[in-house]
Amino acid sequence: MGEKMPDMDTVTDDRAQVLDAADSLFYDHGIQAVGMDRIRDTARVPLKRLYRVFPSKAELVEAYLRRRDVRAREALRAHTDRYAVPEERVLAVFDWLHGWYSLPEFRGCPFSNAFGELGRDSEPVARAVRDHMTAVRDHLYTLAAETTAPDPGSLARQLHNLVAGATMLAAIHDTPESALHARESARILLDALPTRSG
Amino acid sequence: MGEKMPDMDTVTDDRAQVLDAADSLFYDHGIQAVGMDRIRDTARVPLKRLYRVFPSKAELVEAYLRRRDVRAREALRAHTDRYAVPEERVLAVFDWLHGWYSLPEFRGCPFSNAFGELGRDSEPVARAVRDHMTAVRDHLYTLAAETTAPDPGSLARQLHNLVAGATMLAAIHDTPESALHARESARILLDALPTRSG
DNA sequence: TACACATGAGAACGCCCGTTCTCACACCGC
DNA sequence: GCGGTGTGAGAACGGGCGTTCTCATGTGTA
Repeated sequence: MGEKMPDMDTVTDDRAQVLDAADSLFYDHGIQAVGMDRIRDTARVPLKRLYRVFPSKAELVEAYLRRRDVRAREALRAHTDRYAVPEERVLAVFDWLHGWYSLPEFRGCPFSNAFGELGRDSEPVARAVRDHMTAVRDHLYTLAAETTAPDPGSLARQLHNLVAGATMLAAIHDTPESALHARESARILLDALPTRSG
Repeated sequence: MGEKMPDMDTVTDDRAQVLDAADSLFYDHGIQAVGMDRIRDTARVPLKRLYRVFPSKAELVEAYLRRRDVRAREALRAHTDRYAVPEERVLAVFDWLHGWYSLPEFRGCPFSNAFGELGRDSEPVARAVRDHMTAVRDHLYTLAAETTAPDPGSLARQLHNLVAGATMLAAIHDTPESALHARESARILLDALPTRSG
């Protein structure tokens, strides 16, 4: 009876505050490099509450990745949806990437970063990363299916190769130009498709 | 005078033995996950000798990356050099990748793995990774320059995007098929080049 | 045999970090 | 005012790991 239910809004506020802190710290410095103490300091939430909301660092890491996944795909979709012509919608992916790589806070793909750090020992992390990659590929598939591509699945995977490679190289060389080269590749792939009248 | 010079051959033998052990352990389990004790056990070399040959783990990591770089480029070059026709030499890159991804011990690109783990805090690691990527791009440039590409540098960067992306996705999805899609993309890029007679 | 010296095996040190515990304190219904 | 309960701040614990140290042992030389 005496059950002390904490205020629901307080709990969700805490979750958001902790996730916000973890997000910027994990993405900026890497997951292993950021301790729970640092997250507590940034979120300005006592350790005890932190552990009540996320019972372990592993769950916090997973929540970080899941939220990144949702937000990244929302942002990408919002950008591609600004165009109507199928080929333009495909190319818009690479414009969006170029904008992302150009942000001063760009630190590479949070999913491949996490995979390189933890994917080998943490199955939940590996699964979250795979889920994200599959979801991105699915989005590319819907874009490819709008074109005249005879095999949209194949086109989607080719586009995904370009996206993944450009992101990797942009991170390593710290320059957004790989997005331009990937865009040029995509344009050539699109030009090679059968014509709509054909 | 009493200087006790250890046998030169012994030293180089030790180096090779330690590097061999570190190589398979680092690539298989990640760098942070492998301690010096484990390397000592695998190399069957006492800690003291290990530290005499590599004064710190950081130097061992760098040597690991440098040797991987040399060997990977040697292997790739050996494979592309089996072909004479410029277009075939380019496509051979992706055949080689497919063979690599198909090895049971394939664990992704050791350089992007190391970059994700340590690239943010270790400038030597970041530099070794960038050097490797630049060297690969240079190799792709020589292949691109043999074709009719009007801008070999641009073609090389587009090919590099494909290589990096295919390797990343092969690691995450644990399947070599991304090499096939990257090869198909490369073929389309080559087909789009001006004809030799033109 | 006796000494000097390098070696091997592993303990020890120092630090970091995820997680839990301590304890003084503030708030609640009576 | 008062007992009880949850809270905040930080200490403490346990384990891992890079690096160094200890010390018994082995070897070569007189």
